[in-house]
Amino acid sequence: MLEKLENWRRSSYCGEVSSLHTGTVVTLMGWVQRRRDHGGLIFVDLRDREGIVQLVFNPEKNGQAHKKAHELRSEFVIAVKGVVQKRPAGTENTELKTGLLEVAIDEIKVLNDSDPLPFMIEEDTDVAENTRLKYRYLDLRRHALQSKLILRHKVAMSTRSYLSESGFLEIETPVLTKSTPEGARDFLVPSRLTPGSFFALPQSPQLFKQILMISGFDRYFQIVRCFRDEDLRSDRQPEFTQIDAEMSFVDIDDVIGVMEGLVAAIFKDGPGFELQLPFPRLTYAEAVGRFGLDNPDVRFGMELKDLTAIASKTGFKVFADAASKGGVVKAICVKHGAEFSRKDLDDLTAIAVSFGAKGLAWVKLTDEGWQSPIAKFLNDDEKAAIAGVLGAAKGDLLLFAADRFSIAGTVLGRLRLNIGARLGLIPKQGFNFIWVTEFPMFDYDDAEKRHVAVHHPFTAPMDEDLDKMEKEPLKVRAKAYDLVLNGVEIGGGSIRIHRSDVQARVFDLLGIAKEEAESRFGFLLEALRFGTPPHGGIAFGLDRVMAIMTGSDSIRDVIAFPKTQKATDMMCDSPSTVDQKQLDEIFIRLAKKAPEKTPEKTAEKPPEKA
RNA sequence: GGGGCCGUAGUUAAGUCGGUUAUAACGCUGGCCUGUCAAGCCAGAGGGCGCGGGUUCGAGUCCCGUCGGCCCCGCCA
Repeated sequence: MLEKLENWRRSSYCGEVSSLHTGTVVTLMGWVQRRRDHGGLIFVDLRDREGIVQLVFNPEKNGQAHKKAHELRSEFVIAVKGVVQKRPAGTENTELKTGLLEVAIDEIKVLNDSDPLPFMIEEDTDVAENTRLKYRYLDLRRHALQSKLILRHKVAMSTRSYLSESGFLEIETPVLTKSTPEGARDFLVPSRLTPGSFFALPQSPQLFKQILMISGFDRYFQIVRCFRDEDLRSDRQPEFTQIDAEMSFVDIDDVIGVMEGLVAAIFKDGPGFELQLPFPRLTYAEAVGRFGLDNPDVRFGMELKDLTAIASKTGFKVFADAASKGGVVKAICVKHGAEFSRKDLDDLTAIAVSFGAKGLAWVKLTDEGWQSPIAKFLNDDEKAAIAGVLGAAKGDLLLFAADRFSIAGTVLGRLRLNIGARLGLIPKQGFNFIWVTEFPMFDYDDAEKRHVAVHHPFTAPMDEDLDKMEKEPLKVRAKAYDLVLNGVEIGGGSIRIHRSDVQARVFDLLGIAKEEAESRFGFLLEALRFGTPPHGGIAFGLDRVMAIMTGSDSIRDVIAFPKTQKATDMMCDSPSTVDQKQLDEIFIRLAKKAPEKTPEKTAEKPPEKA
């Protein structure tokens, strides 16, 4: 028999019952975590957002309440009134924040019951993720997930407070906007009032925030949802949240300075972690040279060394060929890696191949000298020179990549991470920040046979490289910067182009025709002509920041309602088909009928309560 | 587009060389039980093995296809 709340009101959260309440009557509301029914005494763990407290129902003290408690089941929603008391000596529970106390219940109202759950609400759950995603509201009852979202709230509050105090204005930008070339695939929204035309959901508010600078708002920020219709990863969702900011009359160091302050603020206000400022910086060239990747994890060594000069003169054809074709020969030294088994080396080779290597040359430095398939191609001087550059000693393993600069870097960079993790070289705790600066402006896309922007087409070139743009575009560095946390890119930004002539030159170089630039970005090009201040900014991936801050393996853990790898929502079963009438209204005709969805299971309902 | 791992009661798992009626724990239901906190003890219900084909006297086990989840490559300015 369910009861009404009526005039009962909560006096305290369960998790906040403390010794200050001892001897007083409290009113608590929450979910039954567990009932321990001794026939006589009944213990109930009552749970709410803030924690758990033990309730005691004593038949001799209050028969009515005790009788009701007997009927309680997991996840029933109840309200209770009772006196907070110290637990009898020897029955304290040190696992629980409230474990020295309990509430002796005089009155109870059962506000709602619950069917048996598809899975138990437990901290250390081993339930399959698809089941948890289908019943996301139940998974979210777990303290582990609640605390992550609560921390996310604190970080958002801290962001608003810090940026507001630093003169930034929170201004909203459209969600229905314009599709632009370059970048990720857009999510499209058909326009009913302009038949045949489409809005795009923003990949980021990039153009709008630049326009806001042109309008003179000086400093803007937004905690904003962004959309990219690309394949998912554990750190990529089709809709994700950025802390987006832009400021006027600044150069690189100004943006970096203010944003370091923001990062320090959110780590202090969130997990209470004091960060040391300023963060170290690495140029892009250093990062890819020493670590192979532009998001270097600098928490451990095993850095890449260049052996091109030595290797090019050896009799090993793979090395010599790579060098003569303009590529490089690089290597890493795995300390004590000579113990790796044949299978370990096969695994590493498979990883190398997956990142584009043709193979993986290795050397074990053993008591008998160089144990390696390539040892016979190298003379003693060459071996000594290689070992010297790598600082290699007996017992070490050397891994070589001979390829184009970017592939050799990626291969060794990834191997380095894999081996670092395998050998436990990467600290489990702590936050390591590093700025990566001086990115190249352009990259050459072999498939499309044209230059593409490394950051985005609105990024300003470094002043001293401006003249190289047409002659040596690949040597032009950009005023772009990324913030890397524990080897993960958590944010990136740039100083923007504020002159329409420079912007036109960049579009030109990217092979964006004048007409296309006009139709896609015409409003920006025009705006740039009406007095645009120098400006620049940054965007942080809030989901990634939160995932690292909370030690989560996936950003799904810090998003209340995330999507699966196929970009579906298992709880509300989106996306879904729509009525023909809805399609007619937006002038959409399906090219072919979508395949029928076959239900995964028929018996998906939890068991009926007996 | 591609590679890998996975799918058996509500949940997590076991299931040998293809062979009677598919096994366990937790959960659930009922009973007993006054200091438990993963309460305990006793009894019970519950699935036909993601789905569809095929091979076979016989398929959870083998084959083909398909659906779904996760990790990764490509993709993600």
